[in-house]
Amino acid sequence: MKRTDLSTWACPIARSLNRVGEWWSILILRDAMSGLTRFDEFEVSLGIAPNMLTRRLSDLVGAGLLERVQYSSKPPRHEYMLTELGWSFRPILLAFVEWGSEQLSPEGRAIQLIDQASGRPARIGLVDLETGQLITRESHSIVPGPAADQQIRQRFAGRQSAPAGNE
Amino acid sequence: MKRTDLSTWACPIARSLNRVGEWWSILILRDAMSGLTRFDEFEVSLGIAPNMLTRRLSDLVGAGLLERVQYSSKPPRHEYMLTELGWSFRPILLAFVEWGSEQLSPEGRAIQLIDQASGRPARIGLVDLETGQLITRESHSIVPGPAADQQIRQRFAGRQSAPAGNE
DNA sequence: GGATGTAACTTTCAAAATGAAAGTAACTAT
DNA sequence: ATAGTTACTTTCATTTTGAAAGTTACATCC
Repeated sequence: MKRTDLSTWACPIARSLNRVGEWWSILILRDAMSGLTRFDEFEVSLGIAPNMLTRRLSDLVGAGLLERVQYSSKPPRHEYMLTELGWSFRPILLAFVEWGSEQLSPEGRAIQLIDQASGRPARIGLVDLETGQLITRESHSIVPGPAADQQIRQRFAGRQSAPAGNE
Repeated sequence: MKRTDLSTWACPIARSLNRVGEWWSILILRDAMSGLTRFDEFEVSLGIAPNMLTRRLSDLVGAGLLERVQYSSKPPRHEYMLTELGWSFRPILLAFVEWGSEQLSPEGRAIQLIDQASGRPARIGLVDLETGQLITRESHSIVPGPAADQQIRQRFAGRQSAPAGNE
């Protein structure tokens, strides 16, 4: 009756959720990327109970997304800094911002991405890094990669591509 | 002691997590986008207990991401189809694929995105839809939008931008 | 036509996670 | 000496997750 362990799955989505799939994790990362580093800052910002915050911060440190750094020794004090891995999570966060703003915020945008150079609002989208083309349901498909395991290969056997509508 | 209700938060990330933040939801959406529609298909694919699957599917239907459609009436049978809102979640899923593949899969890619036209592997990234420029930590920042509430405005007061390192 | 099979669940109940409240430790400031 | 700050830990109730078994409504095989 343990929680299902996703760490052994080959699927990159499952692997991701294994690290940040807990209830508060993504919100903590959001705050970390907006500059918060201290226990109390997260606590106030999120309205999370301190015991929960302790657990989530420890998990994120264990997952390698945050680092616990001492910034004072006289009174021993620590802060939580994003690691490189932590920062690399940012595109997912921005994808959430885009979806939540576009699809779930009928009253308008609560936050906005702006281009540093022009200062103008930026809307984001996924593109093919090589061709520069926008990724759409029709233009791309998902196939097994070189490190696909048995289960993933089976999942795609006899199927053309991911967004198969009716077969 | 109820689970914190994120639905009233103005933050688009919190709004998103309110819909898909549950343990299995994103994995179910993954399967739905790879063509699965039936209860048993999800059950086998995920190894999820049927009672959990019932709850998650119901929640996703309630959240407007899936639709429960009857495909047979003699024996009443239903399938779960992605709605437009459900399909609009796809960029987030792809962002997870990219992160999970790039950062959490040292053994290589288990799945791969390919360009439909060329058939070649595609790597994805976030771009500014207007300028076509890749979104980086340095090139863009997050600011309050028109529908920002008090809390969000406060969060940004006295701060330049989101990825502020040290202040 | 009785037995078995299939799809889609529901029920029951134990274990684990979440959350509220209060308490603790090590200082610092007044 | 008293109060305040930061960063927690402990305790315990409520919720959620998960395993196993049972249910409903048919379809098919012999």
